[in-house]
Amino acid sequence: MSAPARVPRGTWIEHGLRALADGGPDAVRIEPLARALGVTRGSFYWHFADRNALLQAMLDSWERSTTEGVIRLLEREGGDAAAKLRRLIALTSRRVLLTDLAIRDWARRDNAVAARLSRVDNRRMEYLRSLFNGLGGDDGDAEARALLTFSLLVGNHFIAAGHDGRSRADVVEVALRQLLS
Amino acid sequence: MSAPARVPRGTWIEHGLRALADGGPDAVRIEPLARALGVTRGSFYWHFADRNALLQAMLDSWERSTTEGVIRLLEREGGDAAAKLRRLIALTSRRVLLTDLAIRDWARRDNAVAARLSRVDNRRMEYLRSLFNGLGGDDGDAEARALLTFSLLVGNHFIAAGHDGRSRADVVEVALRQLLS
Amino acid sequence: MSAPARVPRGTWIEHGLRALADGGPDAVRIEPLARALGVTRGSFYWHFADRNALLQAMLDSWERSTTEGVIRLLEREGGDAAAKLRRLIALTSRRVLLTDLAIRDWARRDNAVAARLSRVDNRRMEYLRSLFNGLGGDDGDAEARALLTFSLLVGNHFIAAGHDGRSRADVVEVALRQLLS
Amino acid sequence: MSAPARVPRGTWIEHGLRALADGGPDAVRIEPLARALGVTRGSFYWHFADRNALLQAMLDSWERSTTEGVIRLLEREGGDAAAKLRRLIALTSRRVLLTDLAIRDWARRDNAVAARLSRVDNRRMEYLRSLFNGLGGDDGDAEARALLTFSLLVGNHFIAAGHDGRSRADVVEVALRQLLS
DNA sequence: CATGAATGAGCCTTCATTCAT
DNA sequence: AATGAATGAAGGCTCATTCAT
Repeated sequence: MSAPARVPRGTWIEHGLRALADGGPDAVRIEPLARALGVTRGSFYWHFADRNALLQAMLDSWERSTTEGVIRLLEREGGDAAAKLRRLIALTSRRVLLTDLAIRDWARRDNAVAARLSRVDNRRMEYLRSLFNGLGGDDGDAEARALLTFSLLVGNHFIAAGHDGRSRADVVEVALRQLLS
Repeated sequence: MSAPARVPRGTWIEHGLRALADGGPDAVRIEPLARALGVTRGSFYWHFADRNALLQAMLDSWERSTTEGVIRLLEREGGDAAAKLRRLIALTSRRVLLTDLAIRDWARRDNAVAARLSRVDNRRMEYLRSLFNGLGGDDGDAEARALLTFSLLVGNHFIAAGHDGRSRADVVEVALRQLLS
Repeated sequence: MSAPARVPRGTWIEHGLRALADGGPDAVRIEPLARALGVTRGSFYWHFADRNALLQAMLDSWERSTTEGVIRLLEREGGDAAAKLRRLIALTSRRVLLTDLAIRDWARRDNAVAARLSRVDNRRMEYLRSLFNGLGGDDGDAEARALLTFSLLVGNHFIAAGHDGRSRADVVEVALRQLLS
Repeated sequence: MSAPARVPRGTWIEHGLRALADGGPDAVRIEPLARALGVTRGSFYWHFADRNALLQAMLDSWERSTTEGVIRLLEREGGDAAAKLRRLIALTSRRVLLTDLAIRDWARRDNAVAARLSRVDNRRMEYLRSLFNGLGGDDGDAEARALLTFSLLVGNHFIAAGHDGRSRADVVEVALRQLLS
């Protein structure tokens, strides 16, 4: 009837990450994934030893793409620190952030995930620090700004409040200017 | 054999919130809760119509205690805006924040929870805004600082990176001073 | 708020019979009955030793009212056999029949109920037989007519078919005339 | 340890109908069925989406076999109307009738079942009507006889009374002769 | 006459996993 | 690379029943 439904390993990982972003690690369930992909549970076990193997593969994929991948993109187009920061905010799409948040949440309950997240966050902070270091002020200042920027990046998608008539984008822009001044 | 342990409604809510903080909404399961409380599954249904009724009661309790409750505490001891902010950071304990984060995560998948969270975040931003409004600068500045503070509050417990030899507390203190200057 | 909700024994029996008529013996459940009566499960056990005691009381009540009760009513108004039969059909209301059918159904799975039903049906056949015996024809004829009448009484509410434009009442009236001729 | 017993879909339906005949729809429970079939609860869900899907499949099976199936059987052997009616009475075995009665009972509480039953009863009445139409008398007579026959068919297994020394079969035979005269 | 709070059994359902084909 | 058919664990829900008050 429909296409033969040969589902390669990568597709399971993609759909797994989507499920993770949408519903957290508990929502990464083989049965629903299989149903969504139009194959039976059993076929999953051709690609992965068990559910945990899928989760690990998902984390591998996320870790690779979310550090070096992003940094390469930002550096490729050049510009000053301010330009790069604005591009970073723009680049942090809803989907990327949802995955990120889900993993952050997950890390609170799983030490191995926490270790990966720590690796990733350190790589990101290192990059932010390098941006602020060129702007004058002492090292402590640069570190504080890097943390505030990172917090803003997360908080921006995370905080549910409105701003008294201002748009979130405007408030974020003012905040960025404060950080860069 | 021994007298059946009477478990009041509030205890279910407390333990439910603990489970929520530890493992997200999916981890709020009646069977394990009952086991932990030393009663049987069935007795749960004396106090709550079903699992969802417990979840709602948990959210009610969280909503009440986490807005007016906290603000009352901060105002009771007085001091200037800086003092109150420092106390707010100190007050945001690990347990409180874990519950908060879990609900933030949950809100992404459940509209009713998102609505509650929005109510709560707005009440909190309103309070932060009122603190910064007394410090000079225009309204836009105050709003940006309020958002940065809120982001910091969340990011502080959320970001897994280290700081090149500095302690997180030190970096946060420098960031706070920047926000208040 | 509402009335004090003192529920006498008879009310449980009444509501039990209604539940039986509506959903069979499995639908006679204490919890829903209690909810419907606005009292708690526990109060049931003041009146009855257990669920089975209620079922027995319900059967007692049905047995008493459905034989001598009906016959007394039919005889009180007199008339010939035809008149009494027509009144019997009219008297066999939907509610009465639903209870009757539920008990018939129940009897198939429970010997004690079957024994009661047998007692009741025999008492009813005995009465029908006495009506037809006065109409001429031999005893075998009377017996066959009594069985057909009884079958009709049951089948009338039991058979879901239509009659090609005729009303059920008309078809039943023709059938009755055939039986009486 | 032994090879898991493979239970095809049809077997679940058969056993489901048996349970229905014995105890009504409430007695069609997956756990006991599974136990009786020597498999685990879970395997049921390979064949059916849920309990309701089994109930529907049972009704489908009953509807198909109980109308056209029976009529084909009666017509195959030919003979006059009287012969066919006698064979119909003989064919209406205890097991068939128990299923039928259980469904009749069920129909009183479930509209979808009532609709099916109505379809089935109409198909059966249509057949009975066609038998009596060849025997003379007007259409109204034929309709009344068809209803009496159908009632007798049901009442025969349904009425718990004895017949004063006569056997039920004898009484039924006299009744049939009255209907055919 | 009844409430409040349990226990325990029984069932429905969802999954991860296994394994023969 | 995947299907078909299971197992078994886990959890949600509904009740009959018990018992102290």
